[in-house]
Amino acid sequence: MVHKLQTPEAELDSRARDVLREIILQHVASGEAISSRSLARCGRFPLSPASLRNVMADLEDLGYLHQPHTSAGRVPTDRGYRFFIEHLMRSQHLTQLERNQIDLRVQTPSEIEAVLQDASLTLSQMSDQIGVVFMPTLLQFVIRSMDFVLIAENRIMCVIVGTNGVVVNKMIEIRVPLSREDLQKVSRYITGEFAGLSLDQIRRRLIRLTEEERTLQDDMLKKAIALGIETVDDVAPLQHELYVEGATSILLKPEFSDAAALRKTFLALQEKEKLVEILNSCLNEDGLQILIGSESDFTQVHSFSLVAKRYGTSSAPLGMVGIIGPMRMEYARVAPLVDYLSRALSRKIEEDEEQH
Amino acid sequence: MVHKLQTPEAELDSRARDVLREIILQHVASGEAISSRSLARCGRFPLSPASLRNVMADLEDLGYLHQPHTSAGRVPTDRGYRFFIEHLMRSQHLTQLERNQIDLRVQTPSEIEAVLQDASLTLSQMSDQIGVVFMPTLLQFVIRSMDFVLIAENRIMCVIVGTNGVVVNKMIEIRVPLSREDLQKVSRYITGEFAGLSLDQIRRRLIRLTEEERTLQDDMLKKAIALGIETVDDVAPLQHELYVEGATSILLKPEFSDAAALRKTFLALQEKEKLVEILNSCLNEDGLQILIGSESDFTQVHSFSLVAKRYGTSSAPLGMVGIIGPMRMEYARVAPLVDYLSRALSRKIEEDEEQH
DNA sequence: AGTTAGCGCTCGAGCATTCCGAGTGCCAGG
DNA sequence: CCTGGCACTCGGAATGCTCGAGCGCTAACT
Repeated sequence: MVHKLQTPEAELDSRARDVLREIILQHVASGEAISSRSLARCGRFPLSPASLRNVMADLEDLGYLHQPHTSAGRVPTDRGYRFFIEHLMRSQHLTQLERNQIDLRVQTPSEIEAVLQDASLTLSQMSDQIGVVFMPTLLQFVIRSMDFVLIAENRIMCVIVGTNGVVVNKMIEIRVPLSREDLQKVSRYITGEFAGLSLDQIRRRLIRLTEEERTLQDDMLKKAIALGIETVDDVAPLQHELYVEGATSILLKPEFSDAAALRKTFLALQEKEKLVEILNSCLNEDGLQILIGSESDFTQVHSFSLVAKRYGTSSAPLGMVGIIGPMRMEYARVAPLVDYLSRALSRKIEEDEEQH
Repeated sequence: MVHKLQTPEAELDSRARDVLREIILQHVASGEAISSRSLARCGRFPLSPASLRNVMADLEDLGYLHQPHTSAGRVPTDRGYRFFIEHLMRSQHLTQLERNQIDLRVQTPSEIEAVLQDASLTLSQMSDQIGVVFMPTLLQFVIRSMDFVLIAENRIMCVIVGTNGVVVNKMIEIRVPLSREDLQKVSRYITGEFAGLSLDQIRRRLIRLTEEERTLQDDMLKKAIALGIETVDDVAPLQHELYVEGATSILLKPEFSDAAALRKTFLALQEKEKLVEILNSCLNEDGLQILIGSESDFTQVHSFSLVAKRYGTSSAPLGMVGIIGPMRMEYARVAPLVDYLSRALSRKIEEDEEQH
């Protein structure tokens, strides 16, 4: 039998495939190492434990399974999961109810922060894993309008709407008081002048304007420019936003029955830089990304997996949504979930955009 | 010696007090049970371990100390901590640097959510415990202005400023499109008409208006009323906001070296209702509140303590700020910290208010 | 009267030992 | 090629042991 299995991995024996699939399913369900007996018991194989042991031994030789210690059952390796996902998994489509639920939550009108945070929470709640949503820099953010609201004598709130319907707001402290009417004028001026440009471009133009028109007398214009620069500078350093929700959902999973693992994991989740790095690097890829265990620095240490997908319009990707959890997760369920949520978010953004 | 100690607890022997204080200091620092020898070794007492043992036995009889098992040192009880806080503690005042740091962070202009969340984070970081900030219902929120910003054809953002400078914003979906100019009119109308009233009052007035003026023809007015009701209804159910930050800071404390304790604690923190309940009940009290271990339902189970104080103006309390951590915490440091942060927040709010 | 040294006691942590059962690998027979 | 049987291995739980930290008590000392 061994000689058959030495052909490329896509050519795994059909029985070996079935065994691998069953082992993964059982292990995902129980978290325990799977023995030949429990495979035989499940009834899906007309074979004795001894025969299954042979198959399992082969699968181990090929690196799909691993034996924690001599007298233990087998556990899938990263490679085993990888093969499972690529060749054996039967995606469980979401129910209509679930899809409605997601749509409803995504459609709720709110500012971008709230929407993304809620998306991350949705992912967590529906998968019982950790939900992650990432939005990289806003510098390429193309604006549709910019409004200023008077909050107090020396304080205003700036509400920026992007062409993709995304809303960002920022509080700004000013030295020279501006009246409500002034603000409306500034707002009209900036929106009229700069709609359709990215924050990056706007910043550069504004700076050029200050230099050119330093001598200019138009007071209104001066105020508008100063306010514009301040706003853009304030919003832009909002380099990226990362929402991680539902970390407590992993508390009850058996792999965290010891305190050291828990601590390490929570501390790692707190260090968002690493996570940002990975998500950033996935941003170029189009489809569903699945990183298993050793396949990335972050997931390696904790034998975690990341299932993520880009969202945003095809022309302008906005960020990533994903789920993080132990390698042992229900990929068949998680993958469609992430996929659908990404689509729902993208759809919402496109709709917002169409309403120009 | 025992008979002396039977007088009320404020009358504890001066030596007994010193011993109790030293035990608490050492236990807070180390987390271990304190033995008579380690007390003798610290040099603060010209006594042998045997004598100290006598004192400790007395303190135990009186309920200030507890012996986990026969041949172990002593650990302070809730009652011990309580006595310490009320009679023995020497508050460590914050350094100028620390005070500046707090002021700086509190003063940063932003919407209320961001300010409170950051306050909670500040508490956590400066105490290495869990920071908590609570703001109860907004129904009593007295508004100064209400502005509407056009986001998309059927979507607007409402920015409400309270008389206390607090800013709340909310996205609203509308059926009938309104122009930018319409919105400004509505904004002017509502602000003019309702400034100085609480959301609660405004809601009632608006509803009465719809009833009275159903037959009215003024289109603008109708729109304004509809929008107003929608906004108030949308904001008001925001019953209360609770920010809990820095839960990971307790991960490394020795009392959480076992997974069960960690799980329980995190799950308890996630259930915010209990916490809200306690904080709500503290809202009537004026000064610094300290709840130790069994003194409240929440802190009891996990042998935690809560140090909290009200913030807001004296006439209108806004909410609570506080720190949660293991009973074994540096009260002498935590108490002034909570106190100062509460004052800083209140001061900021008052300043905002003065700028009318 | 208060303090101290000494002694015996208790209890928990740490270590080695044992036992048990689960599970494998391999072989020989169907 | 499958399977029953058997020997083997290993980890986990239970047991027993020692050791030392720390206490309480008492008797002697100042």
